[in-house]
Amino acid sequence: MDTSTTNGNEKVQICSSEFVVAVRDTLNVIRGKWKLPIIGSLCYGKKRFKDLENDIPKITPRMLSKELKELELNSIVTRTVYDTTPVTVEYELTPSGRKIRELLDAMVKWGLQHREAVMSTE
Amino acid sequence: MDTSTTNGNEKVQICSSEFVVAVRDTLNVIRGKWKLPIIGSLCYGKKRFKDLENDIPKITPRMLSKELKELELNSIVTRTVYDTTPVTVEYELTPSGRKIRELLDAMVKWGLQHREAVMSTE
DNA sequence: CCGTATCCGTAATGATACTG
DNA sequence: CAGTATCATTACGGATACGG
Repeated sequence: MDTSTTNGNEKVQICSSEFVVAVRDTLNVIRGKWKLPIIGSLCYGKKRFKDLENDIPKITPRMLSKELKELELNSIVTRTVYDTTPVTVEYELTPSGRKIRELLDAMVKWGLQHREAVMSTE
Repeated sequence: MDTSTTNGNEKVQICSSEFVVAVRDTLNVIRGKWKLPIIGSLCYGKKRFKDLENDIPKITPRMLSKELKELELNSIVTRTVYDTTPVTVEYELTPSGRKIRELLDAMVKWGLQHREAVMSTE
């Protein structure tokens, strides 16, 4: 569906398959109940496993571990082990990971707008 | 929507619950395998049930129906029934629904950036 | 045309206990 | 501290058939 409803300025076809793929990529990366909370927490700097557990209410170590692994695989976070006793592990956003912030902002923006819109019609 | 981690000792953040809630709202709305494809298709104008089925490869009527109901409940689409025989039903994005487009654009943008970033390091 | 009803398999998440 | 292992449960989505 390569529709292009060209209005004045360009920038239109969401449905061009290249864009569809990009959206799918993005969704795959942030998929799961805890990915965005984790990223959100890491927006404020490096965190250790325990810090993340404390920051994110109700998350279990199992899920935190699992999601962090996926984020690392997807180059969203880096994991650094320091050879202390006991070991210290730090998680940090990659540059790409930090840019998800813009997406989060867009989500916050839409969420608030939408709530407002819905409220005003009820 | 700024992050400003510097408000005295208080963390003013994305994690401020108001923002967390807004993100969760947004995710709830677009959750599911077919929500964004449906919204994407409706970006190009009103569609009938059958049109959507044709536009979206592999979707079953069960899922299309289910997702449309949720989108309607969330004020993302409107459903209009015309009293013809057989009945005609049209689905259309609400203003709020149309604004999801901005979110899609942000996803496309990040997805492409990220792919680029990952490629260049391999 | 516009859906609904059932049934079923898998994937995602939770609960809890445990290890190096 | 930084995770794993195991088991139970729920959410999600596909297949198919049928109804107004």
